[in-house]
Amino acid sequence: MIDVRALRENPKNFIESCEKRGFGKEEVESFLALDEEWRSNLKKLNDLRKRKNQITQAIGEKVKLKQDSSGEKEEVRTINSEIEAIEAWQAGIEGRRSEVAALIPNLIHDKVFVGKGDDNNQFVRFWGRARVFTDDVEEFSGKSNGKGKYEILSTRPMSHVDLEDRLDLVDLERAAKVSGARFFYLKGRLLKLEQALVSYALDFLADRAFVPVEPPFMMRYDPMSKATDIETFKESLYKIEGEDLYLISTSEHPIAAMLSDEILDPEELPIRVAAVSPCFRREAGAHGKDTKGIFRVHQFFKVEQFIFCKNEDSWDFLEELTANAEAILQSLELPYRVIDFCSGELSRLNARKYDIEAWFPAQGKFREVVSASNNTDFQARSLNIRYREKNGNSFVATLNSTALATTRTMVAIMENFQDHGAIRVPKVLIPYTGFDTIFA
RNA sequence: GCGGGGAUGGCCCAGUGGUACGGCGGUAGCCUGCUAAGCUAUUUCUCUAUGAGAGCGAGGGUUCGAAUCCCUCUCCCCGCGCCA
Repeated sequence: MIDVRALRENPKNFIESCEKRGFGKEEVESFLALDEEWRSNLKKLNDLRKRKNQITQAIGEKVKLKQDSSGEKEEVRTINSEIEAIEAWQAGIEGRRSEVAALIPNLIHDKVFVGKGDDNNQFVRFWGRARVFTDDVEEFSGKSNGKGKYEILSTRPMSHVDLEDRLDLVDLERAAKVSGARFFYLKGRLLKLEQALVSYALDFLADRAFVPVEPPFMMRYDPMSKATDIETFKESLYKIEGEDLYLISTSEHPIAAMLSDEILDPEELPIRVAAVSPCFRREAGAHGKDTKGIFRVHQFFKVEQFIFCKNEDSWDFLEELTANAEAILQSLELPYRVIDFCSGELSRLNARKYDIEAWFPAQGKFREVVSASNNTDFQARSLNIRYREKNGNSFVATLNSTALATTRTMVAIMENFQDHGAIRVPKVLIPYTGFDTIFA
C-alpha cells in the first residue's frame, strides 16, 4: 500500500514511478479523483455526525430532567436517514478507492535502471570459477559481462534429471502418477543433502543474529492479501477448498504478517528472522518451462531471510541480505552472478530487487537461485506494522531474501559437482550429511 | 466436536443503555546541586485540523443514544472427547 498523503501532496513522484515500471498514470489519476470525492463525503458525514451527537446528548439531558424530547428524536431520525444514504454511497467510493490504491505500485529506488524485460536487468558482479562447456562460452561470457572466470569442459555435464535417475535419487514418474507433473519423490542421499542444506543455512543465519522461525504453512485471505499482491494470488497460490486458507508460496508472507497491527519499540529493530518452510507454488504462468526434473516444482523447502527495520536503514540491509546469500553460495562453491532488476521487472511491492543466478553447466545458463527485495514501507503499511517514534509512529521497512532454496541448490550442486557420474558434496555440508559423495 | 469463561488504547485493568475510569510504560515540559521522586500535558486512526469524526476482537441488528442488549463469525483460556 502506498502512502496516500504522500500521493496527494506529490502525485508527480508516483506517476513517474509508475511510468518507469511501464504502467500508465491512470491509477494515480483515478485514485486522486476518488479520493477527492471520498474526502468531500467524509466532511459531509462528519458534520452530520457532529450534529447528531449534539442532539443525542441534549436528549440525554432532557431524559434526566424528565422533559419531552420527541422533537429531537424525530430530528435525529431524519439525520440518520441522511447519514445512511451518504454512507451507502461512500461505501462504494471507498471500495473503489482502495481497489485503485492497491494497484498503485511502490516508489522505485532512484538507482534502479529504467527498462523493460530481462535483458535490461543490470549485471552487478560475478563470483567463482565456472565449468563451462565449449558451446556455452559465449552465453557465459555475455551474461557475466566478460568478467566470469571459467574452465572449459569438453563434454556437457549430465542433466540433473538423468543423474537423479541414474543414481536413483528422485522418482518423477510415480510422483506424476500420484500427484501430477512437477511433483517428486526425493530419495536416499539426496534427501539427506536437502536436510543438510536446510540445517546449514539455518546455522549460518543464526550466527548472524537471525532468529530461526518456522511459520504456519497456510494463511487466511486477509493477511495474505496484505502481505502480497494480486499477481501472486493468480499465479502462485493454492487454496484449501471450503476454508479461508491458502498454502504459502514463501515464508516471506507469514513472517511479514506475523507482526501485523503491532507497534514496535524502536529498540527492538532491526528484527532479523531466518524462516524455514515448504513453499507451494502453482506455477500457473510457467506452462512448458522447465518441465523436467526438480528445477521448477510445486513444492520445495526454503530458508528465507527477513528483516523488519527503519525505513532509512533498509538500503544497508538489502546489501546485508544479498551479502549473506552470496556468502552461502560461496561456501557451497557455486559460481554465480548478481543482477539488479530493471524497473519493468519489479513486483508492485519492490522498491529494488537483486537476483542471484548460479551457473548451471548442464543447462549452459545462469538461473535464479536467490531473490532479495527491499519493499521499503509498502508491505508494512498494508499490514500496519509500525514502530514508536518521538513524533508519532512510523511504518517499518520490510526486506526479504532467499538464503537457500533446496531444489534449485541441489540441481546446482548436481550440475557443478559431477565427478565421473557421482556427485561431490560441498565441504561445508559434509558435517551435516555425514558423507562426501553421492554415487550409484 | 461438546460444555463453560473471555477479547477494552503500547501493556494492565474498571465500566448492565447517556458517549471509556484508573494504573504502568513511552514522549514533552516544569521543579529540584545531580540522580531519583513529584507535578502538568500527551499517547490509536482519519479529515479541508486552535476544530471535528471514528475507534472497546470482526460484521450485522435494536435504540434518539450501544463497550454495555440481540444475532452471526474469529481467536484465546479451562474442562470433556478425539488424535501424530
